[in-house]
Amino acid sequence: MAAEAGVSKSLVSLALRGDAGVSEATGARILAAAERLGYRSNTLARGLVQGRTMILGVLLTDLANPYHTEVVAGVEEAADTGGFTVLMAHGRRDRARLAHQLDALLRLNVDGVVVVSSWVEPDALADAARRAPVVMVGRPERFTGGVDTVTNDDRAGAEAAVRHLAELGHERIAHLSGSRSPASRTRREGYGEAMGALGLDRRVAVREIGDDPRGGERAAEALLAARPTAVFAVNDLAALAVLDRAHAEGIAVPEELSVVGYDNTALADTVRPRLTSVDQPRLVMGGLAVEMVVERLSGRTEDRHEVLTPSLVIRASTARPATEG
Amino acid sequence: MAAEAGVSKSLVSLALRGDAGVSEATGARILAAAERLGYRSNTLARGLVQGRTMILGVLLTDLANPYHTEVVAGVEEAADTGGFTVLMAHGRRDRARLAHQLDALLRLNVDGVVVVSSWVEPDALADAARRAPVVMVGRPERFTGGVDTVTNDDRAGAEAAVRHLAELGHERIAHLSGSRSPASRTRREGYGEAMGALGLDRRVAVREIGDDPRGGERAAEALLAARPTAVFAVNDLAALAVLDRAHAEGIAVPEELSVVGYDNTALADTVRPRLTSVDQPRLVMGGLAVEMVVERLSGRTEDRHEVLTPSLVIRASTARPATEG
DNA sequence: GTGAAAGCGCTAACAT
DNA sequence: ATGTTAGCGCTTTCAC
Repeated sequence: MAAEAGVSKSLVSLALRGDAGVSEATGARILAAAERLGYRSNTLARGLVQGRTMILGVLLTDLANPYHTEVVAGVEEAADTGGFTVLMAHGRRDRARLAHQLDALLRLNVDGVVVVSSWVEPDALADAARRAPVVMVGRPERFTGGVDTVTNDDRAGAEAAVRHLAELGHERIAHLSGSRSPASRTRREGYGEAMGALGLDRRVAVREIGDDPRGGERAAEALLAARPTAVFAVNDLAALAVLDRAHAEGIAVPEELSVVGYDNTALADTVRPRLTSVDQPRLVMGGLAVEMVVERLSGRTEDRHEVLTPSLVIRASTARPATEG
Repeated sequence: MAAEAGVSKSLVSLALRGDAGVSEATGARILAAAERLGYRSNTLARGLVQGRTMILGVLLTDLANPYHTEVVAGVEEAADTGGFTVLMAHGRRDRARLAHQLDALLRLNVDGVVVVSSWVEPDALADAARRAPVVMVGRPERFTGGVDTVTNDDRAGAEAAVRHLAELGHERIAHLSGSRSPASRTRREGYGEAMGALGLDRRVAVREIGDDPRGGERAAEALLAARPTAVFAVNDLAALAVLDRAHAEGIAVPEELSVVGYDNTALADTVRPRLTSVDQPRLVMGGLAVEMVVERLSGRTEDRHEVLTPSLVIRASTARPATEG
């Protein structure tokens, strides 16, 4: 390449990055030669010498989860304006693989890692944070040692869901809970507290989805056996299981049963009836994560934990309870 | 690191990769030191000197498309057994961004790129193929100049769908077609030919989903206005639009309308009624793509084009047509 | 305005 | 069995 333009490689480097101190003629000649050869600088070599790659790694548990991918959209948007390239690594719901993928990103000298996964071991995160800025999105725990976090207020979200149902006149409001993830636990607590505050403590009915793949289906069936007039589900997928089960049992939604989901994923706007769901500001969350990485790169050393407020999106799956005959 | 173990860096390199020619004592000492320091070799440096990174790039148009992500699962599985790490770049349905992401992967010296996107410009692909093995998945065009392809037989899939509906007794079988992508066009041709072979030429009714975001909805509405007894949709998402529209118009599926989708994504097993759909062997396709990259790395120079046979998965959205009163 | 030289963290070939 | 040297493709001083 340097030969093609008849100059030294230092000049090539300068010219290609638009440095001022290159004469116009030479610059043009170099650009022309680069074009002719289809030359592109090598990220490996550049990263090695600069110590920065301008790559942001995103670690995902589950590609099929729209909540996750929508956070990624936020990351990508913000990364763009910062001139970063986003590369994703995927853990396929497997802790060992997740750890391995995180390691792969770090060995690549990514400038930061955004983790969108509740499955990564805290130890692995702390380790990673020693090598690059790490931001955890969507997991309501505080990590020590350099791991920043962006979450939504799961408790407030759960309370908003319950309040909405109570305002419609529901009293037998059941909860379909998830696995033992922190977010799931917090939503469940929020549900319990809201029910208590409304004086509906004795009405509380909770079922948990286990790790079993058909857990949602089974838990939904068990929950409906208690004949609630409304269900608050830990997420949209769980809400879908409730809708499906209600359909199978001939229970009309929302006439005989109201259902509220969480996350407000694309699913909520796809199922019939359209699902009332608690929305997390996913794009904003992804953007904040990038901002935090950039701050770290600029020298911030204290941890930052941002908690955003979710909002309820009301659709067609909730209504006043049927007046009992 | 070399200092910590009191040996030269060559020995560290050898020991960490388990080379035989390192004495057991030294090896142990090096491993211990590495453990103590949390040392991990640097992919940038290693890739630079070796000319191989053991990274496979996957270029995606659309993270939200389950067909795409399921192909990725196949890629990841095969990559695993080959010792490759999979990194994904995302184009967000934007041609310019797609080209940029492809470039980013190549600059990283990935050992190969699997493209799961109908949107990448052929020129960009041919260019890329000059720099690394490139395999295009799911796009029924042949590219010249080193781009391998893995596709399913869209024509056969469309024919299977139409045949299934005809065997149930349907004659007014409409088709909801997609944008001007090659896959969409081929499915449409397959539909037309199958209808012809069955002597139903005069019954053909086709509507096309434009680029408009609400195009599916509108096209479905227009299609149903022709009062078909069955619809073959270009993909599961389009089929969902038909189901939704049918629901809105009070048309019972499958009693009054049969619907067949394509791709057999998770969606097909989620919607109500469960969707009859043409299945593409996505995992196998992803695996084949990796195999093709490996072959190229081992020296293959002729292009390879693999076409897999799709299979119809019959669920609850298709049935005999109502006998007309 | 341009080139020469050093070095990023590794591996590979060649000593010893 | 271990150390030394060169060099991967770039950027970055520093001279000229």
